[in-house]
Amino acid sequence: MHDYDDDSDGPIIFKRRKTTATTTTADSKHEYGSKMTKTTTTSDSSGMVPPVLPSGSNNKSKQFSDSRFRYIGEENSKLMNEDKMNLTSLFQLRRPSSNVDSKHEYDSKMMTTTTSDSGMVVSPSVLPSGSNKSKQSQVGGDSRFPYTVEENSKLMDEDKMNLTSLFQLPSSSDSIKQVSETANTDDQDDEEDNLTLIERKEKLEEDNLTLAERKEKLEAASALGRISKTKIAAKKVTSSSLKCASKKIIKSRSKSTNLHLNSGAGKKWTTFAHNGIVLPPPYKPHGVKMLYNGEQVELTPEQEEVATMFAVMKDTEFAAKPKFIENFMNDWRVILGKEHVIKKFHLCDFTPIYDWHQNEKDKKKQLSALERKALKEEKLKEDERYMWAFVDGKKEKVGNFRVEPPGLFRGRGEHPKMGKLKRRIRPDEITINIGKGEPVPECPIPNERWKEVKHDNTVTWLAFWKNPIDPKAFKYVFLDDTSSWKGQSDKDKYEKARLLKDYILDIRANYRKDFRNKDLMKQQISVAAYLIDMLALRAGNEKDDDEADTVGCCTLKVENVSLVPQTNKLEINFLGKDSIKYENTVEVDPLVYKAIGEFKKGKNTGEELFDKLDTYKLNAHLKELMPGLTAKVFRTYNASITLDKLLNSEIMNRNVAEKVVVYNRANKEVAKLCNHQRSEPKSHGAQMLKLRDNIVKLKGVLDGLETNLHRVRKGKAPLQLDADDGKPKKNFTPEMYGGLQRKIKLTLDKIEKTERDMDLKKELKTTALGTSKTNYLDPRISVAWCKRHEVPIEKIFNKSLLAKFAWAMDVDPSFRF
DNA sequence: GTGTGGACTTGCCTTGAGTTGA
DNA sequence: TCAACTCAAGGCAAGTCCACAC
Repeated sequence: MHDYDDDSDGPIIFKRRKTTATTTTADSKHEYGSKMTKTTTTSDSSGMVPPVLPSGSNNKSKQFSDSRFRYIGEENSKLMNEDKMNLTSLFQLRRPSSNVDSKHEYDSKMMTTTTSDSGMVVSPSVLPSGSNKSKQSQVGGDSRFPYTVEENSKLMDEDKMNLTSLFQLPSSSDSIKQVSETANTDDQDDEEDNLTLIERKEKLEEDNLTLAERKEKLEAASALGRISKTKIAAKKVTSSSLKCASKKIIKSRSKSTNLHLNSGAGKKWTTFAHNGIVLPPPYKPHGVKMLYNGEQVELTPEQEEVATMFAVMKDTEFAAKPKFIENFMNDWRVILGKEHVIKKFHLCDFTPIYDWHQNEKDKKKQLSALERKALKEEKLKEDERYMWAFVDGKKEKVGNFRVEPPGLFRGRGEHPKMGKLKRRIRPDEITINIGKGEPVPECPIPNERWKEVKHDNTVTWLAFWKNPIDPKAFKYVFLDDTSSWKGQSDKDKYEKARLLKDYILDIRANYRKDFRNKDLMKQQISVAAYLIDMLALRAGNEKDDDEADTVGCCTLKVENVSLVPQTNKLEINFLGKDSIKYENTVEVDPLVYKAIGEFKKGKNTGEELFDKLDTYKLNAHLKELMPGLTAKVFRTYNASITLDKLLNSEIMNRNVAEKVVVYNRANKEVAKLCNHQRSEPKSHGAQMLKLRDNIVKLKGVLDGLETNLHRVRKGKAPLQLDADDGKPKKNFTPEMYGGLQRKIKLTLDKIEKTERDMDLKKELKTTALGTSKTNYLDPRISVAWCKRHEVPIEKIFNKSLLAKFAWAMDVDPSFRF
């Protein structure tokens, strides 16, 4: 089977990514990929090696795979070319909605970032080795002591049960006492350090600055001529002094916080029981005949199943993408067989199946509430058995225990495999992991068996199978986010990010001194670390050619970063994870600007900017600076510290709704920093119109009320009917006056709230807040803030997040990241 | 030093349940 | 009551990073 280039008859010429030839050998006899035996991609590859036809097989899955290779090479090529010629007229390509209209959004973003992100140019006061813990990091110090797995497990269980009762404000005297105790501890720490108080204060301040504040600092520092001084100081930081500092900090931290730096390794459980997983139900043929060249065609259930997969996607953007259609047709033809009448896509009419599907959906919608409830309960009853696992005797919720049903692969962006058949997973492809001696879940399909049953207590998965789309990858069944394992892992992640706070000054000094390093690899590491720290970029692992063409920091291409002439600004533009566009113009350290210019020299479009670098080398370097430090820790650190800082403004005189707006705005800043985008909701325009209408109506009401108030003040009867009883008011009374005032106040509040909702909706049109809240923001920051400002935590966290972050609910109100 | 398998985390989108308003 | 709207949960794609083999 071939993949085809859009514009040529021949196979795709693969772009060079890795200089060495890569050989993939799948080991499962059931894998579609394994039928290819070996796929070799070399720098001069002219395409994929055609698959080697499998030898005869006799089980069902094998027959399925065998039949897929009836069309090979030229035959397929010819058919696809014919299809392609007809595609243009059939479909109009649309851009993914996430990218549509993004220009306007990004313009405003660029402006914001340009003026806020360049604070990194300022070198903070450089500290001698063995820097101390920050004062703020000590506040609420108790919450930083992780428990043993057993203790934590018990505690988290209790947390979940007492979620509401735990969320209580302690008395202010408690907080004061704690702060005072913390201050005493810091005084002792001060004596151990060689820093002056001013230097310590500066460090603390720098440490906790948001990117915007760093920018302000830069400006102030430039004015005072401090930059050169601090840069000179930065040079004095040597690698060895850093290592000493690291050792000292980690030693003191380990002693005082019992931090589980390697809690991810080793034995994870002693006993582990569960009921396995749920396989999708077998396909039920509907018998609706699609049309080919205007005629009804006969399809076997297997053929009909795949036709239906496409038909139900008729309304989606995928169904209009040539690559999607090409891949779908390639895989469907294999199932149709060489002799089947269906050959060309443009002659296929899936409408009858689509209509049938819509009808089924409508039928489902028309069910009564009672019928729906009954169905839901029935489903819950069936699922209940699989929803729970027992880890060391503790009942834990299982995450997604369902094996993915067959379907067409919906890759994101311009994924080369979009539209490929994601075939049904059989039990003999699934490995189960369960405690030794526990009853092994029965295979749900008679006469079939699991591929393997393991008792591996160093991992946390319940089951896994190979990804049918990418045989090098796997699909896992894990415990739910609310489980102790996930909770502990989350806590460890945030503790590591908080630890970075103690190292960040030294690390920044370290990478700055390497901006001019003669060793090109070291220089590239320093510039990459700077960008990751400053812009919260992802690491950027190498990718294969059969994945979407996206990049991260280490894989940035020459064309992704441009130098804005006569400035120290970089224009950065690339497709990141999930093919989300990253666009930013940002001022950088002049040395970084210069270094990037050097890295680009002599390279062509498509070549890597950091050619001496990969994520392994970068992370290896980072680990020398702080134990366990990797590129992604910077993202967590910068997201959390930004939220912490932005929430630290005085908002005591505001009501709860206004405080929530303050929180959402802070959350939004983090989402922008991390480039968390979403496609514009389909109903956004309508929603905005509606809110605008409401405001106009409310303002009309307000005018009327104010007129009446004015009349009543002068002793005249109100003009309009009173909405309360519908009767005209002939005489005014003092109560009427008070009532009007109350209504005016209420209307003003409503207008204010609607305007606020509108502003927020507009601001968040294409910004996704949920991702940062779920993955990057230490929940203790939010919980403590809620406690300090008497905001119900339910206003900030939904039910899922409350359960996921149960471990953070008892944090002290004085907690700061 | 490099590639790869493996185990996890991160992140956007779709679905469908719940809510609102006519 | 029902249609329209809203938003959380779940699904699953796509990242990161580590260990290990060569």
